[in-house]
Amino acid sequence: MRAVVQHTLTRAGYRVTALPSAAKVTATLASGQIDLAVVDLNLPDADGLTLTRQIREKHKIGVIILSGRSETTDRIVGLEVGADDYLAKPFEPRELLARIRSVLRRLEEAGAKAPTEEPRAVFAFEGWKLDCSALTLFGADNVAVPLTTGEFKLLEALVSRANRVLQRDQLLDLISTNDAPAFDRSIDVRVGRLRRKLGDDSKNPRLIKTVRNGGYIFVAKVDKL
Amino acid sequence: MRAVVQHTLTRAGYRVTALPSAAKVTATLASGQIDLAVVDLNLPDADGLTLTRQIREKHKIGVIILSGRSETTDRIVGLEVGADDYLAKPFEPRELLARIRSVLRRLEEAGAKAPTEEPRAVFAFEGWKLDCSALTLFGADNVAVPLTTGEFKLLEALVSRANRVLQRDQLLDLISTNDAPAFDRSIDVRVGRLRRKLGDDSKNPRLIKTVRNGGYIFVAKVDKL
DNA sequence: GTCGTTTTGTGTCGGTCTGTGTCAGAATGA
DNA sequence: TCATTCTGACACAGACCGACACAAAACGAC
Repeated sequence: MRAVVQHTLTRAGYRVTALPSAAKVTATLASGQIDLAVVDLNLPDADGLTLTRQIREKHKIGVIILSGRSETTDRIVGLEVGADDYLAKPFEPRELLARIRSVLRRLEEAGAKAPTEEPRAVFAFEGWKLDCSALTLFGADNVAVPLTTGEFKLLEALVSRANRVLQRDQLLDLISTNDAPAFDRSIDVRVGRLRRKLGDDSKNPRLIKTVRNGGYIFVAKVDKL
Repeated sequence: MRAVVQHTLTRAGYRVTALPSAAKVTATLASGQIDLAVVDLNLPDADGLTLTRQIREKHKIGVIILSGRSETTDRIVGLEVGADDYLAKPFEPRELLARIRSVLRRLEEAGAKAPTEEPRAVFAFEGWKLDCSALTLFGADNVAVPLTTGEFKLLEALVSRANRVLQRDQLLDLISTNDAPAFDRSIDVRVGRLRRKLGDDSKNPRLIKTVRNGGYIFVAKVDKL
């Protein structure tokens, strides 16, 4: 299968690096020369879905999943961990090529549009300042408020997506490192602890509001400094 | 099919505009409020592929093709005219949702649209102010009136479509998240609770009027701030 | 490696929100 | 006027969320 894909893409004019296992992926990606990865879910040393998620967390490249399973559920899971497309085996090489072109076209347009537009690392809201590079929250008198790593990640996820409802699983994706908690309810307690440090009353919150059956939303005017 | 898609996406929290023909698409796209188009290839007045190409030439939005044809060749052609994805009928709504999320995620990362640039939607009516970003209702003296999530969603649906009769099932689509109530009567209860908080008398309402056999209508001069 | 502290996920309880059932009043039509 | 249907009001049960306690895990110091 690997040989077929490599042959097809090489024929089409792409530079291809074929790797036999997940272990060799990270080093290759670190070179920064990769635009798109075609990941087979059936790997000898790791789960393809986990690999996909790791790739998407660290690199801004396209990911297309190849899988022997064609169930709708499998496709949905694949797309939700961050794949740009999902192709079930058996497939025609021409279709893989077409999907690769589609993804790359999008990436090129994106690259031309926003060339490494790094968002500023300091947010200001309601008298607070959140320095995302220093991982620190400053209160009213520029006094640093001690925040745990988890609380900071949650606050960063909320503030950087202010005025948008974030579901619990979305927040879990944003704040969890590699091992995800089993229950969404862990988000609730984190929000509770964060609210207390922000002086936000849960019954009448001014910063982090609860959306019943929907998740949480950060409501405040946020300035990027 | 159009109704199914509209229903699915509305339930998922998206704002959906369903159009019956290609002719009405260009005007809608010109408003600049569209992020993604789901195009059926089988249109009464035009070829879906041509429409897809036209959309992609003039707008930088996502395009997903829906088609009854599942041949590889068809998929390749669809992707080559500029679609970001191609889904063959019959399909599961969940998969359409997953693919939409995938395409939108890519578009957002491209930074083509800054979420914070969205105008803060504030409606003013009869001395009240409804801040749809802060999910808050302000009373006469700019005092925040506590509103539950469900009450707020209902009020937002009514106010943003002021002076239009909204049927109960339309309101259900607009306010319910994924799990739907079985009976339309739940709307009545919500309207009743909302009326009480707005100080509206159901026997002589000034804001939310009942349309017998029709639903409800919000009658007041609404200013967008 | 061991101990102590901090962080964090899970279980449980209670309060709040929300849909459903029921009944009474109001509107509609004959 | 009467019968029928629709809507409003209220009570209640179920679901959801916040707070707290506790255990497991991570981290730091030695």
